[in-house]
Amino acid sequence: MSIYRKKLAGQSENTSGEEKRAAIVHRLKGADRREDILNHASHLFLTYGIAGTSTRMIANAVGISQPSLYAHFATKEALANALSARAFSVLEVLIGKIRTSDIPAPARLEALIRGYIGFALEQGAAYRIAFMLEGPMHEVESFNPDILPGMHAFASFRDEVALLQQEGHLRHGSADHVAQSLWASMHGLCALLLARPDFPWGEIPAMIDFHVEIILAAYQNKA
Amino acid sequence: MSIYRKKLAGQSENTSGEEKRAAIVHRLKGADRREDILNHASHLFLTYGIAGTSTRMIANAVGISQPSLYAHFATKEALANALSARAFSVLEVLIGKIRTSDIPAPARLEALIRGYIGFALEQGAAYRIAFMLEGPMHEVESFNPDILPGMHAFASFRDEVALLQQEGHLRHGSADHVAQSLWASMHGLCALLLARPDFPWGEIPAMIDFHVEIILAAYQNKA
DNA sequence: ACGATTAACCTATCAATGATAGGATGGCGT
DNA sequence: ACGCCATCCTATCATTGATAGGTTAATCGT
Repeated sequence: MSIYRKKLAGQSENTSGEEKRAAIVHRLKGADRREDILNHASHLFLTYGIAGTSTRMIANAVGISQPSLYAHFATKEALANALSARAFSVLEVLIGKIRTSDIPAPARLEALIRGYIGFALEQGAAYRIAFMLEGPMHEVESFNPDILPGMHAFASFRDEVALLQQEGHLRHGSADHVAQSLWASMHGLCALLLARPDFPWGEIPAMIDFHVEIILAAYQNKA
Repeated sequence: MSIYRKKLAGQSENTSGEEKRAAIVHRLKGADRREDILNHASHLFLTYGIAGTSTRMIANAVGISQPSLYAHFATKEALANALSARAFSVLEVLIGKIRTSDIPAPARLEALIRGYIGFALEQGAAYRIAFMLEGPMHEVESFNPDILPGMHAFASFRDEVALLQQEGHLRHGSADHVAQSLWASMHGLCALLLARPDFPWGEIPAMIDFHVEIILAAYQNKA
């Protein structure tokens, strides 16, 4: 046989008929296939959650066998981390763009905050992986390099905070403290909205606006 | 045989020799056994994380067979939820105590905030379950009653916010918005500290103090 | 054009997991 | 003393993440 044939069965479990693919499978170069996997995994993670997405579902969606995933990612966790890393590169770029834009300093802070929140809510799956996933709590070991893009994004954010402080637009104090506290305030909102979408929030956009206003007032320089 | 005998093997995986128990198993009444399970599960979840703790590890620690767990909890998730519910009853009591204490109104807000943060960091596992765990993101269904204690605790918090507003100690605006925003600010700090204990936070107590100060200044009435 | 190398992919299988089925045990009320 | 039934067990299931080892197809040097 010169071309692979797959059973069209699929172990169901999914009601959306999204995972069945063509019976004829094409080979892809490593990097392309990797992107392919990431794209499908991103969608599935977002829809069913990470724990709720099996490697077989991913493989099925991509149109390859389940073990083939392991040619590209050592573990399922590594796949999730890679996904997070890819998304956070986008955030880093976003922050960089705002930083180098011609938005005047005071409004730049608001743009950063709104950019951050918007990113978190849009890239919910990636955001969860980077900042909300449960990890071993008493193991120090790793500092996973896949999560570094998130750290880079934060570092860029912190640098902007320091800059705004120097320009007199942000309250004084340790730039680390200010950046971490600011980060926590933004993160809290995003994390709650992502973790408890079923909570009776009321009008979410209005709530976000309110929170952003409070944050701006709290951290802006009152001198 | 009049009494159960267990193999002392244990599938290892755990280096701490905590899970091996006496070879002779005593029967307990339902409620006691349930508490027993919750206590051991709490410890294991906190140590190895929820996904990293198998039902067999829990059963082993308790000293019963793995299927016996299912006499008390329908699923592993139900067990986790029950754990969370139990912990949040404590938070609700804590908030209630602060509310009815003789702490003067302005300081009461700070006491609430510090109480909340302290609770979250101490009861990390329960806190994760209630507010940080990944759930199906596009399923509306449940509104799990096991999570209600967390909601009750928040409701009590919200009521106090409304009260402080009426007494003129908190900024005006929708009590829901203020409470949710305040909640988000507190949660952000707790969530990040719990999710990323390996992040270079610097002096954590100082960071917490800084954040609390900012929050207080942000939400207190400036009239 | 052609054989050899290697990347890409497969089927078969593993141990561990959450969960179920169905039987044994033993304390408690009558 | 005896039967009930909560308590707990062993055996087993389907599914999961992951590995072993073979097969196909594209590429590259000659």
